[in-house]
Amino acid sequence: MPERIFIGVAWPYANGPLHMGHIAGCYLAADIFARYHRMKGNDVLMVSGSDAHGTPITIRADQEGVEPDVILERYHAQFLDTWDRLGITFDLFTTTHTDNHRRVVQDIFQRLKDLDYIYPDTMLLAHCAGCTRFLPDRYVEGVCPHCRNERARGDQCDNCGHTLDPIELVEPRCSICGETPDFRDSEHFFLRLSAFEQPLLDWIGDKDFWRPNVANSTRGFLQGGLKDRAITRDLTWGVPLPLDGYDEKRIYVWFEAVIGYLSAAVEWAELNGKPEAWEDFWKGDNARSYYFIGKDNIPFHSIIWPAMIMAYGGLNLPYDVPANEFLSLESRKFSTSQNWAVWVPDYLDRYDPDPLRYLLSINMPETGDTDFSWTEFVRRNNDELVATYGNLVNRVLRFTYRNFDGQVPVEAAPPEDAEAALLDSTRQAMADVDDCLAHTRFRAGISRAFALAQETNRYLDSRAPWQAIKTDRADAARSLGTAIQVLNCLKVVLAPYLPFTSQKLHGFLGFDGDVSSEPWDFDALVGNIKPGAPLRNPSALYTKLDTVVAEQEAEQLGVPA
RNA sequence: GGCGACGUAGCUCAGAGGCAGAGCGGGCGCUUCAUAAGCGCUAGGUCGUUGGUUCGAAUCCAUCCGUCGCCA
Repeated sequence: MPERIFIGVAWPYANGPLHMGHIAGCYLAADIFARYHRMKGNDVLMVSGSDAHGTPITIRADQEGVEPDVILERYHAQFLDTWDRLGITFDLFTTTHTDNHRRVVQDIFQRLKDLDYIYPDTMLLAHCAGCTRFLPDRYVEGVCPHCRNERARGDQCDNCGHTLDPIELVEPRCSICGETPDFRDSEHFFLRLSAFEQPLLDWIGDKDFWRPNVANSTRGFLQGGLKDRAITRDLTWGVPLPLDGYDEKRIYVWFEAVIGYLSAAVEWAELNGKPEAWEDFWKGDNARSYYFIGKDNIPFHSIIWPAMIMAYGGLNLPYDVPANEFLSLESRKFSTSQNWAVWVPDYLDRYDPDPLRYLLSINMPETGDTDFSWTEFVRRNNDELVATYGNLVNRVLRFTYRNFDGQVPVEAAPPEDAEAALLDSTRQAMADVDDCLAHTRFRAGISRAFALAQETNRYLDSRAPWQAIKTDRADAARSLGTAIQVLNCLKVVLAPYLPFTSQKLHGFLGFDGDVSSEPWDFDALVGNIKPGAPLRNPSALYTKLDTVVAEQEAEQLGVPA
């Protein structure tokens, strides 16, 4: 029976383009995992969407003098285009600004309130008389009480890094109109997180297969004790409360956005004409939920969202939260404001998707932060992708195509130890990559696949079909035929990582159809290579990049856009 | 300030008590089917610092230095 794999991926704020840090943080890993499970014959539902609410979007909208949904639609469209070009295969990438999402959020809010897991209380908030409204934390500016920086914001001081409460600011002022806000009581709703401290500790107790960084930081967070948190704000952009008399309030984005995982599954089911189908992925032992996120998001997915699911009842808790650490860029952290970033749409305008997928796979920040540099990108492309793998494909297929009438060689000499060893190794590599992917060890998986490519290069050198063909055509037929069988397996194990070039190789090997429909099965794949079957004239899978590319790209970093 | 990580070869990173590793780059050689690609051999490191535990520490503990993140 196929397993049901639900894959939730972090929801990007729709207030700017995606950079490579986002891809390395969660999207690539999630996609590799989804593609792998689909090839294994499991049912996969991978969802995410644009986070439409939250102050970053309203701030950007204010800056541009447009409504927030203009910003949302612009970047949401760009995200969809990016996924398409980079090969990130969501089953649904929606937004949190849909009627469906609002209904699901309001249902959860209402039920948790009925169960007394959500309760009203008052809190002191900044109110601006000039704007006649309560101010989001970020909209209050003033002098930082720690470092005396005069331009500290109500949520944080950018100068000294302290996080702040607006009421701590000296000489607070409204960042919109400049008036001095007063602080007044406002009624808000709170999530009773404190009730879930022990249930969460019990739940996480047996998660010994979680990545250490995720498990440790979750336990640390829980040991610090859980406090109830406000889940509403005085805003007009966001999901309204399902209650009368709260028209000026909205459900706070951290509570509402994670519900997107559920609402997206519901939306997906409706779009597919099977309104109940989401339950297959959310209920029962045969369904497992994975949440791919960056490490900054860990507590929301290992604590808050599980607490909300526990409170609601009847839905599956996360099975695993394989959070990645961070990617740095030329040894510095990504910074949108300083334009210290490689924007994914820009990358895709200039280069192919698979080289980036390769680099971010082999250097994925799985266990610790890793670094992206353009020098490294060019080097890995030229010395590993092109030289080891692309060249292996090219040397085998081109030589075969020219010398064996464009067909899989026939009348090969009987296999000997060398062939048995290489094919055994191929079978083992398929099992190893399988195991790595099943356990979200993406870097180890692609390394293993490339080790097989190297081994195949060694095999070819030992058999030297370019020599053999002069005296013993059957000998050359044997070694090339064997190498082709290995390529047929490599295209499969690499397909989750390098889907575009695997598809191309699939075609070179004479097959039509989608490489992702190929079986992850050594014997079946070997059996599919039939002597005399037509091959197609191969072209290069990857192209070498000039090293000046690295210099030129690096020079553009940090230049104001 | 509190918490959590990270620091290993020129570069990017594995390893987590038992002889310091891989890929790439460097040097030497072989090869020529292939995108000057492939294969073999080789050099190189006091495993950030200082102490401690241990028969034995890159690994465990403490300290300091540096980097990063989260929280206040």
